[in-house]
Amino acid sequence: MLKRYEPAPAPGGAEIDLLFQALADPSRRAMVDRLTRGPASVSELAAPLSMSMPAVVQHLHVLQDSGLVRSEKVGRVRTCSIQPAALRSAEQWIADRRTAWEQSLDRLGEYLAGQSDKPEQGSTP
Amino acid sequence: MLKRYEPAPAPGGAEIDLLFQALADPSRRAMVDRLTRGPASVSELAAPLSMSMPAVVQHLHVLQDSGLVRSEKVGRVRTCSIQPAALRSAEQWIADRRTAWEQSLDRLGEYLAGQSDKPEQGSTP
DNA sequence: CTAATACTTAAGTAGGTGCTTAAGCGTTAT
DNA sequence: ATAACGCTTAAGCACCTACTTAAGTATTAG
Repeated sequence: MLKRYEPAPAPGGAEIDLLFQALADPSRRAMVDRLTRGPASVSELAAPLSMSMPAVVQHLHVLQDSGLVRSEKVGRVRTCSIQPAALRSAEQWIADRRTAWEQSLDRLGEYLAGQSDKPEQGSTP
Repeated sequence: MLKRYEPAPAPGGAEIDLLFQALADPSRRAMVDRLTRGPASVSELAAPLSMSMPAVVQHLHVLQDSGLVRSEKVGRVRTCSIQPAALRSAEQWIADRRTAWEQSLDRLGEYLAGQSDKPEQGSTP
């Protein structure tokens, strides 16, 4: 009998997990891309995607669960719009890591500067 | 006989696809997170992850294929480091969409301002 | 009314993802 | 040399994802 593995811990929370998982699919990114140009119906989102409507609806659910997209149904048409706060959350996660890396580079620079004229890898003083 | 679906078009290129797919996994994000604090060996990356080493190596391959991480083997130790340019690519993709959305909001605002003396949406005078 | 539109739900499937264990290989320590 | 270390590869399995088709539900048009 095989052991099952657990859902895995999510650094930054489960919300970030849903966000990046939503952005990981090309079709879903195309939908997000379209929605940055303004609200759209499900049919309008489906039009350029060469896939069936149910497939698009499933993608839409993923996007909604992630918080990237909201939608409201009026009459028989569902209108979708982007949720910029979610977009910014993902952006922020990456920015935080990038700046953390830059800071650790800074600390390395200070360390090397404090060490005096010890030669380093890559370039010589 | 069932029809197979195609790999799907990638808005922004296949590189972005690999990037977001790499970031979509919590374990992989944990590895990225660790690497922002400085270079690490494969064992060091594996230590906090409660999974076998081969699993970590597979994640590492995904990260390398995406361009997020580079590694070099010296002796029997492989040292991994983050590749900030890739991190910035992903960040930029999101930023581009967010600003596109903001600009379409601006255009809506100008349109409404030009249409009459109703300056904003959401609240009535 | 009926018919068309715009989704929506349900059920099923090929292929991909994320793990596992076991065995192998080059490098360093004793 | 022998053994330990650090990874690496291979094979296999459970689960998940991204689709499909078919049938169903409101809503609007004629």
